[in-house]
Amino acid sequence: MSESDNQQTKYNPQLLETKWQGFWDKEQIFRATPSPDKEKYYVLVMFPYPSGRIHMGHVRNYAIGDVVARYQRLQNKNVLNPIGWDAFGMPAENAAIQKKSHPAKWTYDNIDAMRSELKTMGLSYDWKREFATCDPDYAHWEQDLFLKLYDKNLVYRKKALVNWDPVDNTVLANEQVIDGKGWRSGAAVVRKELSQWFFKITDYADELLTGLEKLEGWPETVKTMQTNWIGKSHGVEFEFKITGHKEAFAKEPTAEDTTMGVYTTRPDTIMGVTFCSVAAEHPLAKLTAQHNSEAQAFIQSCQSTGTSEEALEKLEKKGFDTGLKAIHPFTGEKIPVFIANFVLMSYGTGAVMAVPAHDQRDFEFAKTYNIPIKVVIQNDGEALDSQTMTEAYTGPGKLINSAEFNDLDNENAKKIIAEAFDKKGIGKATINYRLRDWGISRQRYWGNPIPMINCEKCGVVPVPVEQLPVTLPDDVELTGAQNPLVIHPTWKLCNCPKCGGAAHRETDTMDTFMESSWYFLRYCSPDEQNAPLNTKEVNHWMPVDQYVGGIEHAVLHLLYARFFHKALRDIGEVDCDEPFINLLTQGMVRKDTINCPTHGWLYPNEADEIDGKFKCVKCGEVATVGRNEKMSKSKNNVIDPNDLIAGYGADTARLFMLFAAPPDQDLEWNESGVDGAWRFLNRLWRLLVDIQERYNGAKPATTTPKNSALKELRGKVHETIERVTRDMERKQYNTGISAVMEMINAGGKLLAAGEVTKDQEAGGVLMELAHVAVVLLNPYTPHITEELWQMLGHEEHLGLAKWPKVDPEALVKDEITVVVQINGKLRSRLTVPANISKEDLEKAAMGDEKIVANLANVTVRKVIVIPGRLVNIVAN
RNA sequence: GCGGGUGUGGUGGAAUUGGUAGACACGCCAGACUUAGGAUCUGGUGGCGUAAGCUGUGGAAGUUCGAGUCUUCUCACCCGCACCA
Repeated sequence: MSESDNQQTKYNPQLLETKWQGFWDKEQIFRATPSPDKEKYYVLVMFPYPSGRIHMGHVRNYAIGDVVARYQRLQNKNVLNPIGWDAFGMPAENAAIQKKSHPAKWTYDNIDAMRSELKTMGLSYDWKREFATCDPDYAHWEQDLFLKLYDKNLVYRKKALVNWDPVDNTVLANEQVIDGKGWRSGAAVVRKELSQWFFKITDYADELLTGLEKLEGWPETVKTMQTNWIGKSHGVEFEFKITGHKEAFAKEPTAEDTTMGVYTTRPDTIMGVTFCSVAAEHPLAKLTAQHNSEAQAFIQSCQSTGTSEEALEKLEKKGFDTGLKAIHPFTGEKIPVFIANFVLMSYGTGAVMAVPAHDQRDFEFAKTYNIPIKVVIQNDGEALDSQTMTEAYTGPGKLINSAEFNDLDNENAKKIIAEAFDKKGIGKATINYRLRDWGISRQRYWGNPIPMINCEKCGVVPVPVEQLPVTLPDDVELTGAQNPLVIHPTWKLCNCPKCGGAAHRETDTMDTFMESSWYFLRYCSPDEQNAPLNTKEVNHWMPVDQYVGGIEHAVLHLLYARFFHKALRDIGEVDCDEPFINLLTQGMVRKDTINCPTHGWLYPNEADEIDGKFKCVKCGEVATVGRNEKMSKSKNNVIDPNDLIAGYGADTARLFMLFAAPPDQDLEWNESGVDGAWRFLNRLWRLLVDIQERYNGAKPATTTPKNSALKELRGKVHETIERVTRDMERKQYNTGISAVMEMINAGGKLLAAGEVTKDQEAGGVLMELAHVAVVLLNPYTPHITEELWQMLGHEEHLGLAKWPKVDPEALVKDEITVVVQINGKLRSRLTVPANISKEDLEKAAMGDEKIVANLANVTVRKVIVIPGRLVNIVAN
């Protein structure tokens, strides 16, 4: 063989990956158009925020999505596999402030950079459908949808308590508040009441909950998280009459001051109520504050309390006696009303009936303020003493000290007492949700403007649809101190569409979760110019058959998107009830962190490994290995995907990602694992080149030869088809790959043995193996398989091939190995004909010399024969 | 506190769902070969033992002819939510 031939037959990923990416691009191989002949399949990966560079999390996410897409294509489905950019958001503004440029320029530059990075991965996207959510077009139709939902009464404005950062002058989302401080400014966040726009997600609370039951293709964990987040509870809502205004404030009450609504899930404990508590923001608390400066001070101290976990855990139960009295609806007893720092205004009515004997918080509170504790539930034969008990009893039991309700089982009592409330006309059974309406107002520049106008005369007026889109002004100076839309000299000035008078625009922009709530719909008809969606095309492609993304979006994005989809269904934009049929949440990519005492967190290439210990390359000191954590810039434990792809090629990068762990599990980064993937692809390459050279022109076998080695190998090939297909369906890609590895190893072994190489039948079986290997591996490693397919003599590209079918005849075995156990312990193995009868198998086992020896001094009690598997002899 | 999950060799991970524990890969050991390559090939590799064998899936008990798999208890770690009345 000449020098140049040798060069050609060497696996060169850089060369052939460029070649095939160019081919796919030029021939528009992955362009998706609706087709009546083929079943549609919509695969979707969560679109990236254009931060500037792709990271390993992206590589994993998109590699998984691409396996699904390519596998479904080989199954002859019409696959839609789109990609785009989640392009609004705060990082663009922060970068713009730092670099004194414009968020749009920063964002589009990043998109260009990341697009070319993604293209080196060889992903089978329909790039013609690509868009960025900050494109005027997308923003336009989002505003249009906002107004349509406003017309449907699903959008409203109200005053709400928000996390306010007093330094940055903006509202912060809950997740942007870290330990009670603004994530950027570090200033203590205060709670402030502001006018905010809301989506009525609570209208859909019940459907969002019940809909989860039908989502069989979703991980249980995600469904549980959403269930908890929605937080449905059954209880009773009723009113206390309030008195004592004269005694407390020397003032007559107004009508609304004389009642107080409460919500309880424990109506069975009604007779144990010994006080009430209200939130600091409750009207009765405000009323008290008007007359009492101490109450005012107490309320203020409640509002400055941090919202972090830690702060809450340490927080003492504190209260302030309003002096007002609530009248117990059943006993008529007058009980005190406290303002309490642990009562939430945002849940239920902001006021609670307190039962210290049966609620731990109330118990602690009662102990602090010397309030009586009244036991009303206890187990039979177990007496609870309010004087000596050290914690609330929250378990089940029978009612005591409860007048007419005594001796009722407490679960039963919940119903009976709820009915009693209803009969008295003072309360009713209610369902409550933890879920709150979705506040979408953000005091930020780089977001989609809320298309509303405030007119002094007419109030809130929607921007007329023909005036859409409301676009962001370009001439702004970003300082981070204030929303540039507010301080812009002219942008917010406009005329009221109703009265024509001077008015001003809403200066808040939408939460960026808005964009991700309908991008999967827009992908179906990205070029539609006259409406947000082309419903015919949307209904062709929707719902998404397989969604792939990070578990971190389990609640927020996936709940918002489900809600928004249902809202759009109700205004006729789409037919299906749920947007995502199957959900795969991939695990994180993790790596050890390395810390140098003087230089802090080190990048992997800043530490030399010597005998398992690390030394800092800058100072030579011994660096310590920290926790194995999610790859993150802050810990420097990152590997740049570009380096990996440039060095080994995209196929190796993809193969490693998919082989190292099942998709839903965390994946530990390990350099030698990459080498393993690389070596396998080289082995594959060499084997197939070898087969092609030896058997050039041979047709892949369609029947099984008699030769036992070839028969066995062909059995292996078809067993591999079976295994890989099953693993594709259950999305366990690591085991699917290992099955192909086994097949390649078996093929290599047979060739190396040399016995059958000249055999014509051998050519058929090995050629079949080569073809099967290429097709089975194509979803994982598309470039090398395309090249090998061509080398095997195909003129049509691999995308037009079909997923191989199992030949049942090939799986039939002449002989099988059966295990013989004595008392469950492995004692011998037998090679027997595959079709052996139960009786003959038992006979063979009992006659085996190892078994005979083992049974010498014992009596056989029972023999269990499982055909095809084992014989277990029970003896003693 | 509530909810969910995971515990298997030196490492990542398999195990057709109750039937040979450790597939495949990394690493390691021994050897071969060479165009010294990111090599490649062959053999070995859970632990103890020279061996026959014993033992082994976080721990304890149970069901079963048979348990990594089912049941109960328990320990450890991870994730989510968290004063939700």
